Amino acid sequence: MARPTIEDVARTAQVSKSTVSRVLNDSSEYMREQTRSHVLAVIRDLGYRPSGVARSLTLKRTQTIGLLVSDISNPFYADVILGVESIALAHNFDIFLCNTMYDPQRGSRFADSLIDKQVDGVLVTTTSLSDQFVVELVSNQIPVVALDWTPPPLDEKVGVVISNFETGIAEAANHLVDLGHQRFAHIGGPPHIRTSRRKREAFLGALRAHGIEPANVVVIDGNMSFASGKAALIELLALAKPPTAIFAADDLTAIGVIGEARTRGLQVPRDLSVIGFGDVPFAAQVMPPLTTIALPRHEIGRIMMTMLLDLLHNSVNLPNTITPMQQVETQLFIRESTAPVKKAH
Amino acid sequence: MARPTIEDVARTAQVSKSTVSRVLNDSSEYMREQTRSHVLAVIRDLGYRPSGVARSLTLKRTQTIGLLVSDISNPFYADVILGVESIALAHNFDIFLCNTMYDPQRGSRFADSLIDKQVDGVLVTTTSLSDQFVVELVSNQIPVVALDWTPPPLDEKVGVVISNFETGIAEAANHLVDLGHQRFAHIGGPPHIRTSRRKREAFLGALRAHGIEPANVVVIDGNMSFASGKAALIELLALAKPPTAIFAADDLTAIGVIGEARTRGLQVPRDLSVIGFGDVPFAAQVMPPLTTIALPRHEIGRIMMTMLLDLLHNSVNLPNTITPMQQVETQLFIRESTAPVKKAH
DNA sequence: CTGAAAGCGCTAACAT
DNA sequence: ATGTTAGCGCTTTCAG
Repeated sequence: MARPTIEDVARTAQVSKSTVSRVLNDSSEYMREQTRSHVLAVIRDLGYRPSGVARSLTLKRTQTIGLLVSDISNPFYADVILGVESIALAHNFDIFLCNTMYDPQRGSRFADSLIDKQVDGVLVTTTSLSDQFVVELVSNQIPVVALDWTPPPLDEKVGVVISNFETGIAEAANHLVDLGHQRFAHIGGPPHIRTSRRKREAFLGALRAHGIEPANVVVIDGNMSFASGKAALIELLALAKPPTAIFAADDLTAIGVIGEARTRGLQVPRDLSVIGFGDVPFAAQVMPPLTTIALPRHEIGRIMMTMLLDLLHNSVNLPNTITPMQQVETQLFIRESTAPVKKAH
Repeated sequence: MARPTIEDVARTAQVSKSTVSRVLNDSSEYMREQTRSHVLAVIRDLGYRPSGVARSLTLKRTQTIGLLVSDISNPFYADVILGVESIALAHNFDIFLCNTMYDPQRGSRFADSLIDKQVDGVLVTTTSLSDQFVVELVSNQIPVVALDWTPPPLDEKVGVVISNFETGIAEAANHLVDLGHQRFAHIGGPPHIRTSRRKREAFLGALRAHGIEPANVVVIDGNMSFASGKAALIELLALAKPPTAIFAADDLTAIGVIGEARTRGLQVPRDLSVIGFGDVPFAAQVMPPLTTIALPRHEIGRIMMTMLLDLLHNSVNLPNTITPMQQVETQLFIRESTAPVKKAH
């Protein structure tokens, strides 16, 4: 037989739907204990479960958020998701996971879906090509908090958390320079991704502070994967004067570089220093353990969700002329994939 | 101003709601092209988006499924999720990701949530302690397809996909025996997990076929993580006669073992052979590349979702006396973490 | 302290 | 070819 409704409960308990609704939401404490417990009993007997859908329709609230990530198989996101989850669950929110795979097409498709499903808000940890779908979301009254994204001036309910790449990357550059390196390469993320550009600029900028001209550092576009690290290294080794130090925009890429180096007979860090970005759990497990720039992934998730909750709570439009913003720091973890440059012989 | 409703569209287009609804669902092709395009225009002008919630309420269908995984940070699941997604998206289903962290509490909490949200079906890739929440789901008319779970006899709409651990694990055992090993250890997953037990039995069984008594192989319970691999190895090395070959129920564990071995001055595979399970992408990147048992993760995801779709489609109860079941195979990938046993000196 | 009734936004007969 | 109407299951004034 079909799922019982509130009506069924009301009828068999000989009360009105309102009463049932009241015991469900413990609103109006004023109720005969007898009534309450009787209704409760009936609910249990019938195995009644309120319909979230109906509830959402009347309440105009779904207790659900959307979470956009670029690539769920990148361990970076796993922790962010965990962070989001930790605070979402505590507030009884469920999560629609949307995995864009760096594809704007998929991004809009998900945005559409989230709008249709009427999520209460969305978290965007991926900013591909266009801001289009973020705009689409907010213009449909859906609060958004985005990671590493500077919102256009005309905002509705949006918040942002910004990672301070610059300091961590500067530490990395300094470290490499201190080690005596002079020939550098950078393997970036997909170039249309905002953060790829920011990381590159940060690295080139830090190097220039040491007198190394951007024109002299080789930059290759990768795509945040083992494969792209391998491919990039092959390309770099073909150069007349290959770099002695590589900064990859992503740990996966860095690990790919290390692996490829080994298969080509190069030893990291003796022959080549490499620094990653992200400090994913594996970074410490590979051989040699990866020197990398850490981001507080879990915290990022928590902050984002918390910020969203704030946005949701202040639904009584406070003057949102200023968009909430929070910054998280990055930090270099020196392990064993970097070493002094080999003496030229 | 608030989100426009179908009513608004109808009014400003001077037609009835039904008409609008019709153009939305291109049902009834019989409609004056003029009407259709006019309505479409109004829809565009108003920026109207149908409410998925209202739609779900009347249709009793949410176009949403739940996906239960044990640990989203385990790369094993990333691919399964991708597989599920690939076919879910094509059929316009969205996914509620539920990350149980091997915690039955969280499991039931999610089950409740999924029931309330009225998902159309759920995929369970995690079977912790009790089958309780699977039962809860199906008894609420929600179709379930589960991974590596033998359903109780009295089923509603459930499907299962079973991984044939046995063959892959037997290959692994044979491989180790061929290499001359005689002292074995197994580091399992959480013991209350069904699959942990199955893997252990498979390993012990395969070994016994070679005359090695189960009593002689050390079994340690782990929890599918680097840390548990490290801890287990420490324990094993404290033994009077430490094993020379270890089969870990999970790649993360195996990688943890290798890492710990290195920090304790042991060389893998010279001093110790280790085999993992899962063949996660990292397995091939660590040093030495991990010999491991592969599962068709992506395919598992696809099969599960496909099966669910079938269940959903045959909502006109076919005699579901037999529950759909499909088996996937496992296979040993020999890489470099296994080698002939060292000669005793 | 509890009930009646309206309404949330949409679809699906059933008219016309 | 299009309009009318009756729900879908719940919450929430407003009465009593």
